[in-house]
Amino acid sequence: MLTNLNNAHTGDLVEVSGMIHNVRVTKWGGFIILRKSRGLLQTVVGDRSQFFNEQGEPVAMSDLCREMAVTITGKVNEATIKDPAAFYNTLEIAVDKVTILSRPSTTEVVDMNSLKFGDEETLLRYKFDNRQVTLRNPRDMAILKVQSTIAKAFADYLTEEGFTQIFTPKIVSEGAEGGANVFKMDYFGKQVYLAQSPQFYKQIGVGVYERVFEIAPAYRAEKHATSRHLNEYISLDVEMGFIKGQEDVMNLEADLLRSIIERVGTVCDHELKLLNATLPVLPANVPMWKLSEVHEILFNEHLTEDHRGEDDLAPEEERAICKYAAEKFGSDFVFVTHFPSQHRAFYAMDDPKDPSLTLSFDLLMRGLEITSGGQRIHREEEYREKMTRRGMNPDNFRFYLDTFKNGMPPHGGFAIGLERITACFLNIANVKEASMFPRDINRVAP
RNA sequence: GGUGCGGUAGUUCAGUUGGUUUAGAAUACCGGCCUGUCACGCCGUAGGUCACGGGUUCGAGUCCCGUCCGCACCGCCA
Repeated sequence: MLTNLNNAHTGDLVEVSGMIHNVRVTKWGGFIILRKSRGLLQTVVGDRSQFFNEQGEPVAMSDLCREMAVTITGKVNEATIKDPAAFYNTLEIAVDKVTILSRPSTTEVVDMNSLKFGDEETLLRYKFDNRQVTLRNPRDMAILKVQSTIAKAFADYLTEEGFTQIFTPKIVSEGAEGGANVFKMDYFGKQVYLAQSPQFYKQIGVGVYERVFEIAPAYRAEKHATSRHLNEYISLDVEMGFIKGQEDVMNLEADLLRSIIERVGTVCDHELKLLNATLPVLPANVPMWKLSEVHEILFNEHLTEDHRGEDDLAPEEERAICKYAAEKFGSDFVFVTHFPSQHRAFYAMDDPKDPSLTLSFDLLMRGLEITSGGQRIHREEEYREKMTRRGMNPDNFRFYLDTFKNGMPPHGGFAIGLERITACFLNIANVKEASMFPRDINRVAP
């Protein structure tokens, strides 16, 4: 069976299998639109076409319906297909034979063809209630194909750069922040948690492999209901040793993203066109401001309310500074650095020039925070001192602190939210649409 | 947790100031037609406990209260 059908096969007799996405009947025959892994393939029914059911008995074309699994043999012809969902848009198959392999048990299959996208917010419920089928919509397929490509490009680039992929536990005894927004669960009578971040383990990984990354779920028990939050999301985590400062981490992330953008541009051309998406612009010098500078710029330029003195960016500011960076510097990305110490996790290294600030950064893209990162503390005593200052009991983190007790290089890292970066690449309003099966406060199925 | 908007055929929506026999349209499904369509088109059939519960009224899809659910925004975060 062919897996790579292209115009080099013009004139050949080929066999292709797929699901019937649509059937258009005319008096002279019609069209069977097959759905393949990357999109649609048009086949043309004519006088010579024959149809067979699962038992090999001849049947009529009118027996065909949507979501049947079929194998079609026929000749490849050149054609111009206008449907943007057609992955094979320069060829079609003149049908000799259609064999039904399997059929749905109802003709009223879930309608995934007439789904709307973009601002049509109210249909999200229907889409997610029937996600197992609505995923077959070519545009949903395209979103997750781009996501898959992002994850692959992430792993490939980092592997090239000497990083080792690690796999860390998601059942943990203590949350990374020691905070309240973790899911609790019973573990043979003992209370444990779902990991909200692989932070501890990826730092441990640096002591082993110098440079590590992980692609894995993270869990947040926050009762938020926004278009940018999930209670289970895929975290693209990076941690690297022997850094001279957090700039090394930021530069690596910029290079990594450049590589991902390039890969998506070449591999997912069809998906980008179908979704009408424009890839983000990442200039050689990404705009970079301290948090306090962002507050000042936005206030002085009269772009937002006065947020000076606040210890984080308001969502309004995230959108405004990104707009500002796009207009003034032609960048879809903005680094924001030096967040106040009390606002960041205990493992963030304080700025020696101003201990009230940390050597930490966020990366914003098109108005949304897609990354948090920074340099970490690498000496045990510093951890103990900072944890005690915060009212945390260092003894609860013994396995973690033992890592530093036994020696660790200066290091830092970051994490990218996979659903967020996918949604930002594709200008999708709600990150849930960039999740195969989103988990939110009211949804754990399908 | 807070604020706002919403819940009407399988789906997406319209439904005027509370009042017209049977609550409409598009789409999907089913039947028929169509010489190349591409969200194909045309004709027809069928499809509804107007989210649920209570209230006001001669009369409620429409007004009021409660509950449940959805979306957006905020706090928070990736």
